[in-house]
Amino acid sequence: MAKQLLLIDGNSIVFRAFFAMHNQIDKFTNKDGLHTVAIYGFKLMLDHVLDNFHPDAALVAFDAGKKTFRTKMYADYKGGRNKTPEELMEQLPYVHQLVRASGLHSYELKNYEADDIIGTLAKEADDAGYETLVVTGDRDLTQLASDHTTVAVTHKGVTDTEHYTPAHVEEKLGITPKQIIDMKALMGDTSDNYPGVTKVGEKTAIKLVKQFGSVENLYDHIDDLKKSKMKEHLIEDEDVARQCKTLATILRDAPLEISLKDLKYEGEQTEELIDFYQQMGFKSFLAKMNVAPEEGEDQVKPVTYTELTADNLGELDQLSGEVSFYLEMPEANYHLSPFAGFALGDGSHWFVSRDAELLKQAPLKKLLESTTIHKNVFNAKAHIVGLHRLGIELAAVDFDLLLASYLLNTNDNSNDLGQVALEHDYHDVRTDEEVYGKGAKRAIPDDDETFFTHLVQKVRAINDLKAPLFTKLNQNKQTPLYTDIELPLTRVLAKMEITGVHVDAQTLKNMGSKLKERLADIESGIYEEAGEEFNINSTKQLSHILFEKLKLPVIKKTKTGYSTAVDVLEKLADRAPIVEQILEYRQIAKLQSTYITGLLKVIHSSDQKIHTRYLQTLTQTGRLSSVDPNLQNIPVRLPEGRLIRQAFVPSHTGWQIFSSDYSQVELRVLAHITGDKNLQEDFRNGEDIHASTARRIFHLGPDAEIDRNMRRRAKAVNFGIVYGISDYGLAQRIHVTRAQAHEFIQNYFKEFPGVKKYIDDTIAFAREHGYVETITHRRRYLPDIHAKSFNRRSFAERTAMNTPIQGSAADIIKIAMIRMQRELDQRQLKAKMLLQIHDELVFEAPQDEIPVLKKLVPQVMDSAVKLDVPLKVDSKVGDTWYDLK
DNA sequence: TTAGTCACG
DNA sequence: ACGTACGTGACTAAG
Repeated sequence: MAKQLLLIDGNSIVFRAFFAMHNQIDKFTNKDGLHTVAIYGFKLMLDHVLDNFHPDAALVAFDAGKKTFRTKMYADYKGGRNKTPEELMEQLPYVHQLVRASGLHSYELKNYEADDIIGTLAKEADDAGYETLVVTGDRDLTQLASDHTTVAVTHKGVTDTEHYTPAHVEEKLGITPKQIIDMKALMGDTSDNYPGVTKVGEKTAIKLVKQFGSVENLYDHIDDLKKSKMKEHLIEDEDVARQCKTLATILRDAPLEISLKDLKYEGEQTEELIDFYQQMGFKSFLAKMNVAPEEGEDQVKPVTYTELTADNLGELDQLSGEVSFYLEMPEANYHLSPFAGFALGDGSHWFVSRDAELLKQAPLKKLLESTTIHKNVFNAKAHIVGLHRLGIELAAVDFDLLLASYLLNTNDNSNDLGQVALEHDYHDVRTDEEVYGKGAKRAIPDDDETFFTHLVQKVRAINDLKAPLFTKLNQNKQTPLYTDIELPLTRVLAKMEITGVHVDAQTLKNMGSKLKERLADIESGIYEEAGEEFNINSTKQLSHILFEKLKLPVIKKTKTGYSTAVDVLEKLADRAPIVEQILEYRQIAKLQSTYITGLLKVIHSSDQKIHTRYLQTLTQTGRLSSVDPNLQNIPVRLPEGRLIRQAFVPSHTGWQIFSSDYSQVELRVLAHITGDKNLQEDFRNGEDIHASTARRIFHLGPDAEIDRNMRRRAKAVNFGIVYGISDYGLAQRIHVTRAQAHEFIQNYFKEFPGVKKYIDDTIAFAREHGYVETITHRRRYLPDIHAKSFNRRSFAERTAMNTPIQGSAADIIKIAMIRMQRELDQRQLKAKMLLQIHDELVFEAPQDEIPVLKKLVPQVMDSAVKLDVPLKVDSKVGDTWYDLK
């Protein structure tokens, strides 16, 4: 087998690591106050690469300084860059140390960039028959790809890379790796600060390179081009293009003092590496090597525990005041999961058992139901539901590790206690994946010692993390969010899940058999049109029929082939009758699979109800989500799908379904947080907001008629504003030209200047602080706000402005839910809250309580928070969820 | 396991 | 010039 060479672009990976993990910068400092995040990220990358690639030779190349032969020939090369942050500069010497301890060579050469070192060695390696892997954060290096050199460019974070081979370059750009140089010469490079030819961007550059092969050949045949602005620019900028080509070219013959034979990969230098990790405070890397964080300190705090049996429950008397508790339910669905065991304790004594039946016995049941003994748990909702199945009402929960951790950083939303603990730098517990395995191999260990140790470690982690997490919540001003909203909401959600919603299986079955007949009809029609039978559900087979056999025009491509999505098919509908049939087939098939068979599968046979689970610690915005099944996406928009709702019925005869929803809550939140006077005024006047927006942005008089089309467009603009608008996106959606869409947006900002200011301010806030907040201080970190990639940065900017809006709306309904449940309890109403669908609450109630709900629910919902504009709530009632009026 | 599609707010 | 609206979950095909 060919020898393998690993070449790493040191500077670019360190930069990537630093900015990719920038939001965690405070988490990574060693005891001397040195920032270590880039060093850590670099090592993550290194380990990841070495997992998959086993080099015989390895080198990390660094830039030697700012001055290079390129700056000598072009003074502005890489000019205008922000200066490297001090927090990053200080880490560079340690990266060199890490490289050495990891057994790799490092090298830098005065007057040359790391690229040139890599280019030169990759060439030497190619000639010597090596297989080379180049790892970099810089796309420019893809010009080095060859039959024996693959270039891995970091894609997201530091370990997720995209591998460029000549074939992959060809596929992505349609040119050879070498031609990337010509492309860059023409288009320039903003980050390296050289201009290229005026008005030529990537698209034009690729076109020209495909046509002429190279910059030189282009100028040899420049006369072949038709007269155009582009041609004028090309002629004008010929010197620039030729100079840029030199700048863009990575050297393959830099005067290195080293060569391949000096680069033997030595493998990890264990002693050195351990010393280094200890100096850096890298506990997780040390743990992986089975080394204690500090010499002399114990590796893992030992656990001692008592196994509980029916005979020694009396020992629990020593627990009082505060107890951490953990009930192991190995399956995600805690409505149905078996119980594998439990553990509890108070920080000094730990108890454990496999037998969940013991929980029903007095000492344990009393402890769990006690309102004076406070409980700390991981996932309170799962525990409330699980214990409810055992006839136990868990009371007095103070601390929910999962919930607190989610509020601190919505990205740390793992359901694995061990992983969550790790996020908070706690290493005395292993992850479930480590102990139980994953996938099909996942199982509770037979060995008591292994299993009990793990359970006790988990419950101890809950106990130990309580104080530090409460401190962090406090620092973030998130204590009220935790105490007054999320924790009480957990109980409300548990109650809704336990109550469940009654679904009539027979109704679904009847619909199912009708749909089945219709599907068979449509199917044969499609086969007839296609002239053959095929699997309509397979996009691959379907696109073969549409775009190859029937030769319909390709509108859009996906990563893997032709797109057959709705918007594409709609454009093709009048070209072939089969398209309409496919659209209908898709619609019916979706209903059949997801909503008929899907729902039938999850009706509990014991009570004919569906018990969803609301995920409270998942979304990045603070919304809930619903799984097993998802009851937040039951069809409503199309009349045929809407019929599904006929199966959702009250659980008692003589009861009805009652529903209230917020009207335009997100736009009202927008009016509130932007403080925009015009938008607020429109809401205070109780106007039809889309109509009044139309009046403003289309400059219509106060009495002018607003036709449906105008209102529709204004509505799209309103949505667009909330989502972070682009003229292109708006144009697509409402079928106008991009210029028109642009004008609409400009008019909007002129009419609603407060909104424009909010958008700018919010993005600035995110850049400065690395996160954005809702009205209740719910946080979302946005590391990509500093991303180099236009795409990723733009996405972060859109989410920066959308999250406070969507998230504050989520805050509002959460508060309403807590107060609503309180009202139902206090008034001892029989009515039950069943569902939350983001801006809507669904109840079931005896008929005689409906008038009460009609008054009470809107009252509670619109007074949940006090905004600068009124909240509006609409209510409906009916015999099924379908019949609401 | 991933991608494509489509259901919802 | 870039590439295109925010947040979700379930199903099917195919690697």
